Amino acid sequence: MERRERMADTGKTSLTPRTVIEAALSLADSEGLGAVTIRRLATDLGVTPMALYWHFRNKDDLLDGMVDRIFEKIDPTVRTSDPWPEQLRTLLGSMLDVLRSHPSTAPLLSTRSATSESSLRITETLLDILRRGGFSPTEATQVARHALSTLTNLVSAMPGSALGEESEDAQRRARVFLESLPPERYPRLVEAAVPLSECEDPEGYFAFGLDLLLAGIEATARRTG
Amino acid sequence: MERRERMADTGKTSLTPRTVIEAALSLADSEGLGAVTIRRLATDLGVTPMALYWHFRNKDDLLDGMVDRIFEKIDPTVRTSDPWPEQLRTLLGSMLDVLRSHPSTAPLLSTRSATSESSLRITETLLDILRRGGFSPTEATQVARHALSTLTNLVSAMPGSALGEESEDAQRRARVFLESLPPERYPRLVEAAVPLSECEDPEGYFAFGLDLLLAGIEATARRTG
DNA sequence: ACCTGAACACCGTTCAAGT
DNA sequence: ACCTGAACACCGTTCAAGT
Repeated sequence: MERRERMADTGKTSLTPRTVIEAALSLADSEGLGAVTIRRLATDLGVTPMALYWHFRNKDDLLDGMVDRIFEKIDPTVRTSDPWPEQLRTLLGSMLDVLRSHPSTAPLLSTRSATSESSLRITETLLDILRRGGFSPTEATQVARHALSTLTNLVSAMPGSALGEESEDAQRRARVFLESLPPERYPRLVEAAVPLSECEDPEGYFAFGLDLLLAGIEATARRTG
Repeated sequence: MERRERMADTGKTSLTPRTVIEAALSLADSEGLGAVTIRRLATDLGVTPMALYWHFRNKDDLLDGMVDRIFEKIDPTVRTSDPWPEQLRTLLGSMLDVLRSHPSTAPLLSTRSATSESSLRITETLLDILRRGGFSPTEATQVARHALSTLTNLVSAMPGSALGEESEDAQRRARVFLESLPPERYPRLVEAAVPLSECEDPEGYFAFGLDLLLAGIEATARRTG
């Protein structure tokens, strides 16, 4: 109470894990994951770097917090009356939506193993759908991991996902390089110069990636189930 | 010549891009990618950090060199008389073999776009197989990217791929945590506690992962082709 | 051509101290 | 309880200088 009034007076929010994590996420969104640094974050929050160590054990702990926060944003709802492949598509689609809203944090998701309420909830649902699809616990685990890593890679490997306009420059240089390759030696690279260096249709890109992933899971389910 | 004799005398190899890259790879293999640092590498090579800047523009350039070197180790041979899915399995299998021999460098492969002779060769072959499978240039590009990222993720996300014995400790802690979860809320997580925290059968793990990937590609090919 | 020395602008983190 | 100051051991990189 007192605290909140003081905040209103000064216009400054006092530090909480939540505010730090939100700041870290928006910093990652605007300037990339590389900009998320204890010292830079402290500057943005108008505080000393060491202040953050009161709220987080270390940087790793903070990154885990970011992952947890992202999992919180995922809608875990699936229609249990739907057939399992449809439920899987719904859930993976929800995950992809959130990842696309924080593209530069995508690498964190497949690297770190989250233990928060919301992340456990998502993984539980994912595993449950796969188990009902006929996969063993071991298989379901591996399929779930594969699905998550595919989604994160889809987001972070999309040509043009890099920040800034230097990215466009890099894209153009890549295209020129590929187009200048000897076509008798590298016919496939030359003909794919454009799709290799830029993403013309993001919606199509993500739809195709998701379909490809689901096709593999369903085909494998029919084989093992 | 003179140079080589001098090297024989002192027992010291003079610095070349190649020796630096080999040192970087073996350092990554033994102590992880995080240990690959300009300064550490210089120490290992008995040289000053700035010496490396004569051979590489910057650290990024060196990492690109590592990626190129890894691509060189991949056997690009496929039997053109085989049906395309078989050729694809052969090529992806060769890639997986090499990635497994340098597990900690796997993240580099899917992140960086290599431009060396050998990496272009592999990508060209991969695209060619997929084009013959009925994919459009845009689709083939996306499938190729998906395949590469799946392989690298398979290697680096394998439970127990982390270096050192602290890794085993972390695995044990993860298992205990999952097993202690309330089974009425998280039945799937509890039953999959073991496969989620360790890899009991690496060969089976990689075989299943590769099958899953190939199943998706083949099913999608039938759909679009 | 190839390497060194000194310096700069960054990191994450610890530990004692302030309020 | 929450934050600061000073310090430590690291980074990558530039630039002038040595041989």
